[in-house]
Amino acid sequence: MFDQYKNRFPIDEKQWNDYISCFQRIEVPAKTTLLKEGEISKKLLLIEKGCIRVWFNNNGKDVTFQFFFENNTVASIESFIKKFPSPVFIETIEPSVLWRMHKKDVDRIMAEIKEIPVLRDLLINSVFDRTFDYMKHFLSFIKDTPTQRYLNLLQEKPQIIRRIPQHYIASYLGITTVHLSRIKSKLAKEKK
Amino acid sequence: MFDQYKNRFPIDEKQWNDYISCFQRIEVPAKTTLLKEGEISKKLLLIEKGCIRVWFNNNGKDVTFQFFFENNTVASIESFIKKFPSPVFIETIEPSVLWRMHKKDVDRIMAEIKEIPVLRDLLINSVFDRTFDYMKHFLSFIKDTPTQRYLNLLQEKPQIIRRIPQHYIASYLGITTVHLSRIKSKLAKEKK
DNA sequence: TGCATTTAATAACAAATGTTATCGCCAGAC
DNA sequence: GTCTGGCGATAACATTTGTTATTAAATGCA
Repeated sequence: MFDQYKNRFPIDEKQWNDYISCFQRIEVPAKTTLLKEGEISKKLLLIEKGCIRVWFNNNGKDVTFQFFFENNTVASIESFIKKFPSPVFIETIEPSVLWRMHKKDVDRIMAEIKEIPVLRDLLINSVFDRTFDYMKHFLSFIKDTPTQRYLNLLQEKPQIIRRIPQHYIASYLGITTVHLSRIKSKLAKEKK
Repeated sequence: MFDQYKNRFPIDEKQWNDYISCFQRIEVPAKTTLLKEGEISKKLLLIEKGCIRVWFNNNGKDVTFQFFFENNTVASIESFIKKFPSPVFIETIEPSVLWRMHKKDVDRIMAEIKEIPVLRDLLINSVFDRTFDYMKHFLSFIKDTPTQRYLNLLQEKPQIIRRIPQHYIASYLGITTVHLSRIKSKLAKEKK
């Protein structure tokens, strides 16, 4: 799992082994809740196999707002960083193999790598990138119709369409399952 | 303009004067374009007085997606950081007094303050905060109705409602001016 | 295998939102 | 002052999207 990353970072063997030994491997079935709303997130997750969705309860309605796949790291980021009660649930969609690291180890490693300029910039850039990602997704809600959002998703994140049940995709796009179904059938007709 | 910030940062007088001398004061009338779509953003703006909107052209439609007021800093952040052509226009709404700093000075100061742990963490946190802000705004598009979004805005950012022309607010909320007008009149009726 | 559960498609109707057009108000230009 | 253009409200109608209910197909499990 970790060898693929090994040579990307300018740290020595000993430090590397120290870091990866903080991860604990777990296997969980589909639909396993990994973090509940209201809990304070104390673990960072890295996905080896499977997928995860982040969702929250909006007046009884299940609203999904992010998906994560192999090699993604997952946490309720606000809760993890600021120690707030998590506003969201985190749950597996497929049976998954995950690596878990406790917050105290993450904090220690973060503090250490902040002293290494290359890694520090990498960290800052990754936060910027996540910000840009949100901006982009957000913009598409202002400027695009649901049909266009679906087409964007199909083009930019096809594995979401392939692997995720449709009712989760619908709430991710901000529409109902019925409407998503209509969009798909309309697109299929136009193609003919 | 800058004295209010002076004692917040652990840097000496000389450095402080060096930093603020990089700002150049300009006065511009309402509806002045400060950055055009397609240009590469080379200046950071700080608002002393007035307000600014960031918008883009979506197939001929003017879509506003951010507002900035006194003491905010403004840039097309993707363009400024990554040197991409800006996807957005930046333009004043009211006659404004602005302070402008060239990117090369910003970069130099950023590089310097990254070596000062307190400021470095401040920088990283401010990027996190901006990310959280986007997440929050984005979530409200998935979970809330336009009416609820308008009420949120009224409560959380009342100066947007007070100072910004309604058609900009409408596109910021992702609806038409007609619909925003309907929402307002419906709310006024319910209040009675 | 067969049964229960989940998932997706569709129809009929309701509600929300967009489009286009018109009117009136008001601030700024002259 | 008067005129003009920008702004906001409203109406009538069109379109999109949601709601509820039904059915069928796919999937997981005993």
